[in-house]
Order: sequence, then structure tokens, then C-alpha cells
Amino acid sequence: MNLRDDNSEQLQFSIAAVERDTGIGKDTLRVWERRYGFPQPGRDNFGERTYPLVQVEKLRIIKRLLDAGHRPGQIVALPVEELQRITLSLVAGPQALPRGVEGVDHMLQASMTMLRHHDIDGLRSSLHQAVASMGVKRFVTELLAPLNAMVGDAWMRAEIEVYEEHIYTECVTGVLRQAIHQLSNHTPNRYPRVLLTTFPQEEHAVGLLMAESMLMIQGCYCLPMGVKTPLGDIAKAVTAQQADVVALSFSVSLNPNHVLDGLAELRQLLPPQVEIWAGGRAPVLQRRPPAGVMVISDLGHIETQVQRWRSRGT
Amino acid sequence: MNLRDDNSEQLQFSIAAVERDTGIGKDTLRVWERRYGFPQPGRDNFGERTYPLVQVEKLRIIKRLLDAGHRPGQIVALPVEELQRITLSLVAGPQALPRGVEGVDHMLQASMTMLRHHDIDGLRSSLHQAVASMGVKRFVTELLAPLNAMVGDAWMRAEIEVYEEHIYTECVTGVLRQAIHQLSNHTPNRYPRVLLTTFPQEEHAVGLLMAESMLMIQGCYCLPMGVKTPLGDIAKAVTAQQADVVALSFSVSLNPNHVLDGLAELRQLLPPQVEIWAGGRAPVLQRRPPAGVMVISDLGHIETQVQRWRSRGT
DNA sequence: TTTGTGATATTGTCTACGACATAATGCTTA
DNA sequence: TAAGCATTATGTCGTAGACAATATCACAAA
Repeated sequence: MNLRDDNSEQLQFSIAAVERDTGIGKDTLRVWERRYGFPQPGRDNFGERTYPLVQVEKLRIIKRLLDAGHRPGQIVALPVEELQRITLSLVAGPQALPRGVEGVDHMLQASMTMLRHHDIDGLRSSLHQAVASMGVKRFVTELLAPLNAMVGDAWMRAEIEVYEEHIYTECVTGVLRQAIHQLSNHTPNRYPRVLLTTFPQEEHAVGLLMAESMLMIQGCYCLPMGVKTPLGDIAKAVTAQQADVVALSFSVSLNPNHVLDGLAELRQLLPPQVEIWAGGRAPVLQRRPPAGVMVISDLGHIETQVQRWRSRGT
Repeated sequence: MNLRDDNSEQLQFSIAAVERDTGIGKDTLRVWERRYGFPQPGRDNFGERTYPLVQVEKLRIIKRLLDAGHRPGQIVALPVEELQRITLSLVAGPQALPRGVEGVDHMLQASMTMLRHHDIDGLRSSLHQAVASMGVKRFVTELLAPLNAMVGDAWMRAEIEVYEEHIYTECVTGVLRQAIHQLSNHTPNRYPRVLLTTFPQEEHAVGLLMAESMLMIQGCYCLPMGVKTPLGDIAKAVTAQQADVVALSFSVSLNPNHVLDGLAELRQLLPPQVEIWAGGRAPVLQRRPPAGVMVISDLGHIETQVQRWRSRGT
């Protein structure tokens, strides 16, 4: 179905192709057209929408602004130039990061430069070396966390491409996996037993890996389960594996209500003595911390939480 | 956005939740209801469909049978027992795997047993040991590929839970990453330069990792980009990184039209001298191999393809 | 028996627009 | 300033009909 119209010969895309490329649902695309007058696709011989490439690109910009907190009614009808202006002014402000440990600052800049110049091998080996010289803990908290923030901001401002972000993520994943592997610890009966995963809407795994490495340092037993585990299955796994803690990671762009409702629901599914630790950059965690859940705002706090768990009367 | 009804608390699912859990589109769900009388969801106070858990489970079985080649009209209206009968008769047949190297057969069984008994540590260390003793190439082709098939079949027959599959995947991922890391090769100017990723609909990364390890053995230069890369960004990355080959992995459950459309589109986006290698268990690749794409039906063939690429006149 | 051709049936996805629950925002009042 | 209420904004779901792309089957010809 719709073969001829979603290729580059005419640079025309079918509505399904646009949904795939932008992440904006078909229903939404049609309703925007009706309400805001954009996008305004042409029609093929069968009366079906055909989106020119320009409009798809504009939709991508819009999607980014939505993730950054803008609302459709404000921006969908705007011309591209205006959108780009907004995009630039977005994060340009504070640049929150550096209470700079000196060498780290330089390394952050160097990493960004290598990423922009597509020097993946350089980036990878420099990260590996950083793990070796700084130790995993400092590597994660002092280098990787701020670096992720920088890449996230750059992405917001459309300074890096999607594919560059993919490459970066893959590179970091590899380094972290390797670090975790080297931390492996075969002492029997390590506690707490921590199950790591994300909600079904959340695809980002890097936060999970950072948490896992921090937990491994503390000598916890880790049960990584990858991303997107249905709530019921988290509960089943907790029972089967006798986990003490469920650690969840939430990235910025998650729908706040999905997060809160999911956490409330999971809390009900789990036995009360099993703790839920929620981390990540999702703003809602700070704003309305949900009941029965430990919010971990900073990777460094994992250490504190583990100590608290161990010293509590069980 | 229908949150409360998409879990097990009420055992009722919204149409969006069903789409997410089964992979069957909303349109399709509605049209099946109209045509075949199944599913037959109830309605909530707002007139919206609510699918009871039983029907969702039946839909999952149906989805599996569709992936196996059955047609909706034949099976959607059938009672569950009948579907299960068909399911069982499905995979029971050929069991393609064993031209059994002796020890491997035993190891397959042992791995399945450990998985079923939730002995993750045992599974992980036994896999690590297998890599060491068999070498990466034999490990991937002789052990991991059939093991994946067995787990996939068990999944088909609903013999393992979602969370068990997550745990298995995570475990295999870790082992493969470690193997790949050990294969790393800093010789400059390795060829071909292979970009590895999947289409936006495809989330499974294990196939990609298996391919990457096979390519590393051959001394190729690998550019892993994780999963779900938009087509346009694949093309951009190819240009930026001067890749010679794009390697893609497709799992069973992918929509055949998406696969074919996507491959055709990608073919047009890429310069003609850049090859596309498509692998994985998606049936459509065998049935209707698309033009301008190398279909790699077996991991072992990667070796052949690399040799072909190297010996071609460029 | 095998291969090719055409008619027929099947199936997923598109079209249209209205409806409405759930945010987010603005306005009022204590 | 903060809290409560009214209003707008927004995504998703509802209906049903249409049709291209594919699969299937019957039948003719080599």
C-alpha cells in the first residue's frame, strides 16, 4: 500500500510515512490540518494526503518544540523562520553544568567537539580512558551526567542531528556496559536485590545503565530488564526474583501523567516492603513527588539510598 | 489519555493499550470487530471500547499466528482452544536447528532450563564461558542463533512470560557487548565500513549485535547506531561517515509493508554504490526479496557477503 | 504434471468530521 | 501570594464507506 508516494522521487510522503518519521500520530496530523491550517498536504490520484519534504521537516522542528514544553496552538501555524528563532532562544540561557572540576570541563568540551566532528573512535576511546583514570563512580557522576545534559541541550537547539544522537548513545552504552561488566561481583547473597527497568513508554536505556553501574559499585545485586516492561510484568518479575527494590528511569519527554499514574499503579501491584526508586530528568518527579516512591534526583544519591536501605530495620 | 484502564487492575484495556500490547493497529482492531465479530470489547461510560484481558490474550495468539503466515479471515473468529491447537502444531514440525554439534545441543537445553528456573547468573556465566571456549563466531552461529529461535518458539507458544524474555534479552545483550568489546580492532582503514541500525518500528537490538560481532570478526569497520533510526537520518549518517554498507535487522513481527516500503525508500535515498544488507527473521524478506537489497538469511552468510564486497571491482 | 493468466476474495489503511475527557491557562477571590 | 473555579486547547476515539494491494483459486495451455 502507498508505495509510490512515500519516496524521494517526488519528495512526497504518505501520512503513515510522516507519522513514522515525526512521531506525530495520524489523527493528530489530520486534526492540526483542520484546526491550524498546517500541515497542508497535497492529494494524490486517490485523494490521499501527500506531504512534501519541507512540511515534514517543519513538523520535526515542531515536535522538538513540543517536547521542550511549547503548545501546538502557539507554534504549529508559525512560519519556519519564526520556529527556528524560538528554537535557538530555547536553552541558550543558563548552561547549568559546571561547578567544574578542572580537567573534566576540558574533557566535556573535547567530547562535544569529537561528537560534532564525527570522531566516534576518538570519543569512545577517550571515554574508556576516562573510566579507567577517574573510576566508574566519578566517570558517571562528573563526566557522563553533564555530558548527557549538554548533548540533550544541543539536541533541543537542533545543533545535532538525530543520527548523531544515536551514535552518541550507542557509544556511551558500549562504554557503560563494559564498565559494568568489569564491576561484576560474584559474591553470593548481595543486597539489596535491585530490579532495573523502565515503563512501557520509555525507551531510553542510558539512565538505567548509569544507575546500574552506581548500584554495582555499592555491591548491590542487579537485575537489569531492559526498557519498556509492562507494569504487570514488573510485578511478576519482582516476585519471581525476590527483588527488594525496583529502580526506574524517566527521561525528560515523558508524559507527566503517565509517570504519576504508572508509579501509583505499580505501588499497588507490589508488596509494600518492596521499594520503588525513581530517577531521571523528568521534571514531574521533582514537582509532585508521588507517595510510596523514593525520588532520586541525583545519581550520587543512590549511594545514600543503598546505605539507608541496608541500615533500616527489616 | 486513557491511563487507568490499561493495566491489570480492572483487567480492561483501551484500544490504544491493545494496539501497544499486541502490535495490531487501531484501524485493524475496529475493522476486525466489524467483519469477523472479534474482538468484541465492552464499552465504558463514555462509549469507548474496553477490551477484557482474555480478548487481549487471544489477540496476542492471533498476532503470533499471523506472523507465522496464517490469514485473518481464517483464524480471527476461531475459539481460543482451536487457536492453541494450531499454535502447537505450528512449530512442532521441523525444529530446524540441529545438525547438532554434540555439546551444543546439551548447552541449548541447559540454557533453556536455567531461563525457566530464573537462574540468570547461571545463564550469564554459562554464556560467557561458551564465548570463551567456542570463540565468538561459533558461539553466535551455533549457540545463540538456535537459542534465540528456541526462546522465540517458546514465546510463540506462550510458554514464557514477557518479563522472562526481557531478562533473557538483557542477559544476551550483555554477553554480546562484552564479546564485541573484546574483538575491538584499532587497525586504521578497515573495510567495508558498515553502518548498523534498524527501522523506526523495530526495537530489537540483539540481531544487530549478532551481526556486529560477525562483522567484527571479519575485520570490518562497524558503526553501530542502535535501533529505530529514521530513514532520512540513516542516509545522513551514511554520508557523514562514508559508510559502504547499511546493515539492517528485522524481527518476525514487523509489518511486511513497512519493511518493503522502507527498504524501497532507503534504496532511493542512498547513493547506488552503498549496499543495503537486510537480515533477520522477518518472513517477508524471504518471500518477496526487494530489489537493490542483499537479503542475508543466515548469519553465516555475512562472511560470504563481506568477501564478495571486498573482491568486487569498485 | 507444470506453468501462466485472469477473475474473485481478502485485508489493511485511508477518507471525513463530530464528540468529549483531560490537560493547561486565565481569572477571580480570600 | 495562594487557592479555587471557569475556559480554552488538544489528542484521541467514535462512526462508516471506499479502494488499492495482495492472496487465492479456477482454468487453460504448454
